[in-house]
Amino acid sequence: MDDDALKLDSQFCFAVYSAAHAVMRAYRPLLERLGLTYPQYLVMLVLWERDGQAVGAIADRLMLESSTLTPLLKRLEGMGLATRRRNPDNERQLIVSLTPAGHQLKDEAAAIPPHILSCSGKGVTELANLREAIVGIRDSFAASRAGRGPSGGPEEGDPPAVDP
Amino acid sequence: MDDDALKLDSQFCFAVYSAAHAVMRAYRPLLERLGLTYPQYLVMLVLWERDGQAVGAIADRLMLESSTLTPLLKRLEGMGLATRRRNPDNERQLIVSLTPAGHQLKDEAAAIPPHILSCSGKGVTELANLREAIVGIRDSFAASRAGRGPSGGPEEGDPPAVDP
DNA sequence: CGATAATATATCGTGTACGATATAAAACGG
DNA sequence: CCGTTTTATATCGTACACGATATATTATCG
Repeated sequence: MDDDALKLDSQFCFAVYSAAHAVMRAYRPLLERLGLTYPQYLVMLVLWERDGQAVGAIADRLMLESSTLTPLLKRLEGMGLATRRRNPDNERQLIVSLTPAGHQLKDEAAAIPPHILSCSGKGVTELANLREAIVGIRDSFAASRAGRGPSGGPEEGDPPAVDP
Repeated sequence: MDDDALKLDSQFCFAVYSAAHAVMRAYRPLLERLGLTYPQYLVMLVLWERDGQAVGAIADRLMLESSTLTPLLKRLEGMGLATRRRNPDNERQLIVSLTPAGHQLKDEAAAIPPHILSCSGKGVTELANLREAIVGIRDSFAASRAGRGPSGGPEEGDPPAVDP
């Protein structure tokens, strides 16, 4: 039968899972000098692009939950890289902004992408093409479980499947 | 300049990182019925292929550390899916074996790969091609940090690159 | 305007993940 | 045959990561 559907080596998902770990391990020694973990580095990338974003906006960008970001952002604040302040126009929102030290760290981070590129053993165009393909599948997976929240996505037709 | 090297959307590594999360989120509701997490499922895949493997062999296969697997394997044992016994021929090794319940779970797991395939929105050949490419880059990243242990990899020449 | 719903973040419990270190068993050298 | 080294797993501390839930603020509707 199609018995090898349960073979580890044929599984696309394990390839992605193990590649993600391999990537984070490659970043670790580089980020260690900046005092950052990889998820913290991703938050800094988001803030370097546009300073002063709400927690929810960062979460949407990185596809993470507030329960993951809240302690992470507190650590960035504790390191003196960012501040966390309520939005006066909407006290529900918490605006995360870079400190001068947080801004300056961008210069040191500039050395990281070329180093990572060399670790990949591929060229920029090849990586970009592969990135496109991965993002496409990622979004398919994400869409396959759309409509989790009460407000839901507007494009689903599954409500009767929840057996009431 | 090459300023967009620090742009999140151009980063290959974030694509892999976020895709890994998307994949695990897709597995979660399916694995919930089996009472497994995704890493636990991966260990079961390894054991379904060959029963009775040492912790180190499982770790090599999944590219994880013993500090990750030890508590995970204890949970599998606690669920009655596996046993953990010292190898009489080498008391350092801990052999993990499936219980009857662990074997039977494979039948229920057979429904998972087709479901995941449909979540991907792609065909099998397309997924297989992408898998090959991802595995290639993953192994490049893994090789780029070979020689961490004292026994070291025989093929490195980087020491002077660390700016002394 | 007041009850209710929706939104935004925080808290809690569980389960990975890793590096550093500890422990114990085997292999090795003199 | 005993000290040293290597191997194999376990322990510890830190940091994600998520679902479920709590809390506080804003929006909405009657």
